Amino acid sequence: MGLDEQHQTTRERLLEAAGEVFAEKGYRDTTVREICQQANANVAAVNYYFGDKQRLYADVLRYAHQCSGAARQSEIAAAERRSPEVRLQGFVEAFLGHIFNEGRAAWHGKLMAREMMEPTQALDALVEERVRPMAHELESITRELIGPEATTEQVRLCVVSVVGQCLHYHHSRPVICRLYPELDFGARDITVLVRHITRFSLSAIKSMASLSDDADRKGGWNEGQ
Amino acid sequence: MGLDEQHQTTRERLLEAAGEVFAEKGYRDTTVREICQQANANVAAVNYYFGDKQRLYADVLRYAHQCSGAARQSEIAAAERRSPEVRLQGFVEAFLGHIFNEGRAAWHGKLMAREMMEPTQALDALVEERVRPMAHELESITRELIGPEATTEQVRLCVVSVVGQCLHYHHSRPVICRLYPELDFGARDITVLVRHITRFSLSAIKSMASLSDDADRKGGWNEGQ
DNA sequence: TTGACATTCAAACCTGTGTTTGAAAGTTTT
DNA sequence: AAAACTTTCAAACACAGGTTTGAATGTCAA
Repeated sequence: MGLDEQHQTTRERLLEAAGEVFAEKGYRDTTVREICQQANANVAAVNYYFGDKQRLYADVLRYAHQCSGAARQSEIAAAERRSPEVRLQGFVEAFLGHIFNEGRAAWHGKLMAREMMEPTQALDALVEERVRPMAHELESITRELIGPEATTEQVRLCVVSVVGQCLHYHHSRPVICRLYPELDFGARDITVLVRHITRFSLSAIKSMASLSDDADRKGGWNEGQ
Repeated sequence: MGLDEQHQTTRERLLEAAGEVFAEKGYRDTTVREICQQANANVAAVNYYFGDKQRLYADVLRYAHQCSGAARQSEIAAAERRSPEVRLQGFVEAFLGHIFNEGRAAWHGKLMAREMMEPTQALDALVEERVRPMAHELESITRELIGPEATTEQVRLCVVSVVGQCLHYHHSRPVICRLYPELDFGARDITVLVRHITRFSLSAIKSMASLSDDADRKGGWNEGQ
């Protein structure tokens, strides 16, 4: 089976290398040559095994999703029996883990974050297959926290606010590192961040219920308030 | 004065075109040819008037800052006499305005947002000269809202949370458009967004005071709480 | 008016990137 | 063992993007 192993080795080496570099640099800034160098393969190998760079990227997205798929199923199942508070913390923790963790399991989160900043042809499918389910989960949590008077717009704005906080640590990391170096968290240090974002968001979301009945009718707080 | 006008016209046309395209596409995805096309100038004009693309970019950043500079001074001065609530709203409104507005005055905000996602050599200076003063303003607001027991870490985490919400609408716009089309705001529609982010953030920040004394000591809420 | 200087221009240059090509080498099938 | 198929490889190709070059044109100063 020497042939088969050799066959899998080059293709798999390319997948591995590409997963890592795409996750780190995004599609645009990743060169085929760099992937091949890291995979110890000839530059034409990408075309031989995957057809072109774009299809390699698509295969990497698929592969990365597989690597993270099993873990997500158990997370979602476990979350359904929890309070919305714990579910929110779980969501934030998983989200940030995908951004800060190292290794194959974290590629998917990083690739998604990258794709959001620099969309390729893969964005549409990614939104429908990956982002929307996550958004639904967070919507569910948000509705439960606000209560039955929650409007769709409220829920969605809150979802975006929670996700925006998390993604900010990915998208603007070079700035945050310069501005507040102590906020440059590694994978082992995200508990502080998880706690903050969860708490910040919980307070805000829970206040939506009381505000809907009260200050919303009065048009919000004013300077004189 | 035909020479002087013609001289200014080409150079200024380049600055204008570059301001617009850089703000829209960022440094990397902007080509010298596209700038020159829009400016109705020869492709070598960038090198003639600015030396190279990078220096053109640096000049655009400087110019954009001038265009937004006067407006910012009056905003800051006015804000000092206001409550932290109004100041926060003003901050969010200005921030989002810079992202969604059209025209030269908005270049600076867009260029900064772009630079955060895709850092160039200009990032260090930009953080020190532009981002940090804005962060200080938001820190000041946050400290006033939390009160004297506010820790530096708390304040900074809150600053990042507020800014992250705003920037999310810039950085991940293609995703938000697909996920929640009704949240794709134009310049005339940001009042909903300003109100939401302000409210969300105010509630969260104000809850930091009570949480510091209480739940923080108990290690936060648990499932059984 | 001529010379000096400034501006504009098209073409060439250089480098980088993804892809193609065809030969060589390796492996499997007949 | 030969033919068929697969994999690998280096070089070439095609194109994009920033920069350089030198001539032509325009403007200003002597």
